[in-house]
Amino acid sequence: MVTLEDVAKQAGVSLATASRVLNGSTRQVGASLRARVEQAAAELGYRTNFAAQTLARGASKVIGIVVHDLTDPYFAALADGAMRVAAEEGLLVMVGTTHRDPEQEIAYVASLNAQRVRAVLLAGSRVDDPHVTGRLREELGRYLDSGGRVACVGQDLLDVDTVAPANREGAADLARSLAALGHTRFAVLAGPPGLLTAADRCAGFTGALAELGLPEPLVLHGPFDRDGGYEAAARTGEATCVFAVNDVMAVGALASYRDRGVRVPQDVSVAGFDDITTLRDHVPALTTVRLPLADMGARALAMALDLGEEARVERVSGEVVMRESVRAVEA
Amino acid sequence: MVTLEDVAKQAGVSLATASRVLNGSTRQVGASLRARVEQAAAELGYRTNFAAQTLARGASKVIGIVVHDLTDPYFAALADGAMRVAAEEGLLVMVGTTHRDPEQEIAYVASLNAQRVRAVLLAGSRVDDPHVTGRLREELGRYLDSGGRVACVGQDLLDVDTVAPANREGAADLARSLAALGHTRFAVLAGPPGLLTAADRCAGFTGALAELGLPEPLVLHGPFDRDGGYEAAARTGEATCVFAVNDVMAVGALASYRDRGVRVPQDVSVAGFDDITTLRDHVPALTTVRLPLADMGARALAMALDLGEEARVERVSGEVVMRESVRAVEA
DNA sequence: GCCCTCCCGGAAAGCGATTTCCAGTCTGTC
DNA sequence: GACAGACTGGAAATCGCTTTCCGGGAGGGC
Repeated sequence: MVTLEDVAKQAGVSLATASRVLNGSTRQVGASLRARVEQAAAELGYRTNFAAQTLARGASKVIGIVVHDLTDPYFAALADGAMRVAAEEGLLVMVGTTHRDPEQEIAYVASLNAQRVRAVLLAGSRVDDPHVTGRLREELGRYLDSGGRVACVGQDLLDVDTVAPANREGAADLARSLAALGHTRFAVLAGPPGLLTAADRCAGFTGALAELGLPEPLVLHGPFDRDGGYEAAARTGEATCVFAVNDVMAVGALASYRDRGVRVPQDVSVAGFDDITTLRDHVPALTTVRLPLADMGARALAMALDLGEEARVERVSGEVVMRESVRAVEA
Repeated sequence: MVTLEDVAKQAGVSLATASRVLNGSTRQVGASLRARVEQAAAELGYRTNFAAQTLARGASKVIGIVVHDLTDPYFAALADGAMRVAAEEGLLVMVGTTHRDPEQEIAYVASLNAQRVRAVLLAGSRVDDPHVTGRLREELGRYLDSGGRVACVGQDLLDVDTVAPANREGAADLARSLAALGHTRFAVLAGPPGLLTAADRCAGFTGALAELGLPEPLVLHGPFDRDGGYEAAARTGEATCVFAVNDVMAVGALASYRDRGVRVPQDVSVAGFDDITTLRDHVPALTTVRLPLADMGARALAMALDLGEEARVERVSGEVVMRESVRAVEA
């Protein structure tokens, strides 16, 4: 391994000078020495040892992103957005996938802290469990105390910079749009009871129906993924309109109906939430609430990077997108 | 920031003892001291500084994965498979996305080298450009010389451990299956001319047709992504059967036909390659060549981690999966 | 009872950078 | 021509941890 010392020796300069030339500094180095150092570095194929640099500088060029599942287009889009701004800032990205295990999430924060990463981005819904949340906050606190930066996409309950999608309002808007088509018997594929994103969307939807004086929807719990949607869709009974609290569940529901010969939208209308990119080519096209996912990832990271004392919360609103998976109730 | 020294002081032991207790070592530490150290660490909330550890040990607990695009299900699946084995081994993962820019790929390898990561996984097709490949090899050589491990998913032309999908053979099998349905006028959505994965699949397909004495297919070049497939599909002319060299292009092609009122499979048959998971719910179901993507990612990383002198090449064969997007030619 | 081993704890030398001082050289001004 | 001030180069301390080496105490075999 060729070290800075080797380069300095080869160039006939001191370690300090070599460091200033190759790894930047506020100080200037004369043109001739600079050239000698650069040439020596090129000849020997020198590469900075980031670990040493991080140790000496006390700050690294790495950020961390923690997501539930990279193969879920929702998280892929968030991560992609964040990675774009990381690349612009010349930062490297560590990605951790928790597969929805909160313990894993805590473990990742600890690891990222140990890496002294510059910022941590927590994507993915919080769960409604004070004990888990408490331990996560504790771990984050340790990291924040040592100068770390944290941003979160989702619920605002960690006292850190947060990009918070308007889950309640988006779901309520959707409910009103669907009710306007004449539907009265609704079902909600509501995901797991403890998952806050799921709960908020379900509550927003249900609340809006109540305000309109419509009957309560049938609320069906289940996993937050495609298969969860598939299974829950088998239990929607007499409902004429089904709201899945995220798109991947909605896609599962559509598959379920297709397999059972239930026509969408003729027999039942279906809507989702998120507007993941894979919907673009889905048949039938899914009605949903669009969130600017890549943007949200990018903004969250930008907030974390942009120093500032206060924990800020940026609300992101969703936009109802009507597509062919819903239709008006026959008169 | 609480350091190991703080812990040692609080526990009334030496730095060496504290290190042995908290960060592992071949040496034993007596039970009473061990307990004192552990308690002190817990009280102070000590977290190992990985940068310091990496520097001292000369080896890190991080691996790097370089992909083209995380939002592409193909790469997401590969990365997910690799991340699973990384998690099992207690390794952290750095992910770099190049967005198909070979310069970026080289830059990432350099950065990962600087990080002294334990292994690097290069996913994504090589390009047919000796200059770029040469520079990448040079950078990889530097990394390998300093004890790094590299594995590659794709073409075997970097002299490193490689998981090589049987692109030619898979495409040839597919061609034979499609020809058996009576098709004679084929088109290939062939992706960019210089991309080896695309070129191999196209060559395998074309070669098999030639062996069968069938006319040459219409070869249409374009980008390797969904939109590339969409656009190229507009130019397939009289072909009754279209092979897109990957699934995302095939999905784009299906969208193009749908938008133009061309029925699949009645008017034209369409097939892809990879069997990405999002196909599961696609309508019409796409005929394709299945690759075990997550497995491939996992095996590539396993190879890289499993020490050994020789660069091994593991061939992975694809399996033709016939689905409703193709049908026999009317008699 | 003695000697040899084995074990465990601690002191100290790295790992490869950064950065603070200090010293020497130039410039420019009066 | 002398002196302040601005730059540039280098020596050395430092970042936090690992690990070698050394020393002392305990245990076992004869």
